Amino acid sequence: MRRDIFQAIADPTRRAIIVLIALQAMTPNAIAEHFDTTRQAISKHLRILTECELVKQEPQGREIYYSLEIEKMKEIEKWLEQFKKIWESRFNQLDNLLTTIKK
Amino acid sequence: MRRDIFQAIADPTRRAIIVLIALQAMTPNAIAEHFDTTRQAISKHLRILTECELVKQEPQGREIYYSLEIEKMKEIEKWLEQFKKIWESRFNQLDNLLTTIKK
DNA sequence: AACTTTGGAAACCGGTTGGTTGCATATATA
DNA sequence: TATATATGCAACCAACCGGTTTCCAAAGTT
Repeated sequence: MRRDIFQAIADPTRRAIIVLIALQAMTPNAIAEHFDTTRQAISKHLRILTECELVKQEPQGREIYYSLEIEKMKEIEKWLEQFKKIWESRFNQLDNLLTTIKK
Repeated sequence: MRRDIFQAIADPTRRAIIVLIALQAMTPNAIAEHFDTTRQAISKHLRILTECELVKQEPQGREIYYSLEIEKMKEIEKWLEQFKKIWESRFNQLDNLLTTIKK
């Protein structure tokens, strides 16, 4: 039951759902139409995405609109930052090397 | 057996390994010392990381040094970019709104 | 009130995962 | 050459995952 965002985006169907609802909220049925699977399977994916707060629900009559919690996506970005520092510094090292050779 | 980078980083132990070897190459034994698990378990994680080319090996005598393929990490960054556009544009929308209110 | 639509929950199933234990191989070292 | 060290691989196992089928509840529609 331990959900975290990295486990949530590990599944390709869930990543596709995230992309799908990033720009506009959608109902489970509407989402399921985009995949070759049952509505119930999509419902399970939505539950996992909801559990780790990547997705929020907005009930509207008997329909429920799901949309992306875009702020939560920044957690991935945050984890990546430590590596960005490394690859940027490697660029700098390469840059320094090239400057030295030039001289 | 289909490995992809998102599945690779889904496991917390593997994420910790990635961080550990990001700055300096390490042998499986040295890596295993940092975790409360067997060397063989770490070996399996390293195999998965190697399979999806997140990690590269450098044999040196009877030891094998593992280090991070930092370029591969950019694939995650690449996938995140589509959302970065969204959260930046939301910032802009908020910005526009604030400007309008100010007027 | 009876029917339809929307969506969640439970039970089940086969495949995968992460771990352990035991073994094999290759490289040092005595 | 015999021994110790470093590592990978195979077999096994309990837990988990993603999917299906079945069922139930709530909200519209007739």
